[in-house]
Amino acid sequence: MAERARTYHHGDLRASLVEEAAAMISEGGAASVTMRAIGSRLGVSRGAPYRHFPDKTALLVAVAVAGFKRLNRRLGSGDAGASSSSVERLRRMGEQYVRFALEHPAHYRLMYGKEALARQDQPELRKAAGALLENLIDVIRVHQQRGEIEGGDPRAQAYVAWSAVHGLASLLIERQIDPNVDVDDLIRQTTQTILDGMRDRSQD
Amino acid sequence: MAERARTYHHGDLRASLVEEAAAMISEGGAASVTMRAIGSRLGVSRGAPYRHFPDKTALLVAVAVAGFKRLNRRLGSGDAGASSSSVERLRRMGEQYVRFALEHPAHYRLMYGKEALARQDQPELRKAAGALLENLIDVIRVHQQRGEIEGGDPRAQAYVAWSAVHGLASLLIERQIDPNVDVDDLIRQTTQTILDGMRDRSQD
DNA sequence: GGCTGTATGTTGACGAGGTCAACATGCCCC
DNA sequence: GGGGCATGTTGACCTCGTCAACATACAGCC
Repeated sequence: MAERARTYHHGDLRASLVEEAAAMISEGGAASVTMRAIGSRLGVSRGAPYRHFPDKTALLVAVAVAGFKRLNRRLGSGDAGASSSSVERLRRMGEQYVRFALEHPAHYRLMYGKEALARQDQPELRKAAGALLENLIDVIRVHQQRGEIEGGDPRAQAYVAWSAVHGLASLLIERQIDPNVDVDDLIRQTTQTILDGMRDRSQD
Repeated sequence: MAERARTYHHGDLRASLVEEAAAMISEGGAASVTMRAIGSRLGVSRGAPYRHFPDKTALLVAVAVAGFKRLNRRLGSGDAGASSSSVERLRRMGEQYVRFALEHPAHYRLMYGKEALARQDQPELRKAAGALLENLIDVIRVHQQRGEIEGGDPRAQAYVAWSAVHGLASLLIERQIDPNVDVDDLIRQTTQTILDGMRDRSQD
């Protein structure tokens, strides 16, 4: 952790704010993040954050962007076993996606649904989410070329796949799914169903 | 509209509060709903709502529940053409689901992601969302018996289908999907992919 | 090394909003 | 027609986001 002073008074307060806000979100949900509390936890005053972010929303956007980058990195790291047979890589991506959401529910929630209107015009956030989509499209394209899935518009297929995992993650996070259901099985079945649905049916 | 006095001073303030809150959510998002504003719009004081709801969250829960009921009714209304061939009914349900979300984005957002922690222990909300699930399970069961989709656990399949449409609805609402994409096509492709994935593969 | 300007951080104040307690009032039932 | 509870009102308090005025530290220049 980069904790020693790097630049001015505090030493990279901006980064600390994002980090601390993320931590607070994990601990007590987005609602527990107040400019006063975060400042206090970092030993600065309530006004300090305003030297780095125009308002609270901007700070949260930064946190959300950081979340997308983390998620992206995690999904990409599966590339190590990219050579594995068939569409295994796609399935693993879906699995990792949902797992990320389950491990960081509040953070994940922030990345999507939070105060969307105000946030959606944030170019950084769009870019971060867009990167996720592009990666997914690339992987889908590869599998299309291998003939493992249907050869339609990869972007549309990416949206379908993204919808499925995001929906599952969302429902799980919001506790809309019976706790007795085996989550692993459900994740598997979801990714499997999508992949089956996308499998090349031109052979039928 | 039941607008004349029915019971006490105001005449069914409780119902009016829910109705008005829903209207405000549609107009200006959930953030625009304040106890003061809603009271003002109904010609009562800021304290009046507290005679009907312990706090603001409870009011919002009531609004969310009303949303689930509306959505449920809409999905069920497709029963008219239930005799239509094949899995057409399931596809139509998915379509109606997403359409509802697009027509009432803020309301839909409230039904799910909002202040989940505080809300998830609300039995009414659970019940309303649960009813949605049960209906879906019933329909799936019917199609299983007709041999149109795979014969696994209908509950798990319902979750998969729900995830897909909820995810798509959510991404659309949060503007995570390229506006140039044809929404109708995307909805169709999503439901189709899920149905294909659920189609009985025992014949393979 | 000392000076000056800007990047940072602090504090006081304001307004919005949720909520509670004390108080007021209407309505039903006996 | 009066009592009592259901409703509604008001004043007050606290939290929170935010801004403006003020304070200070660090950097670079001489």
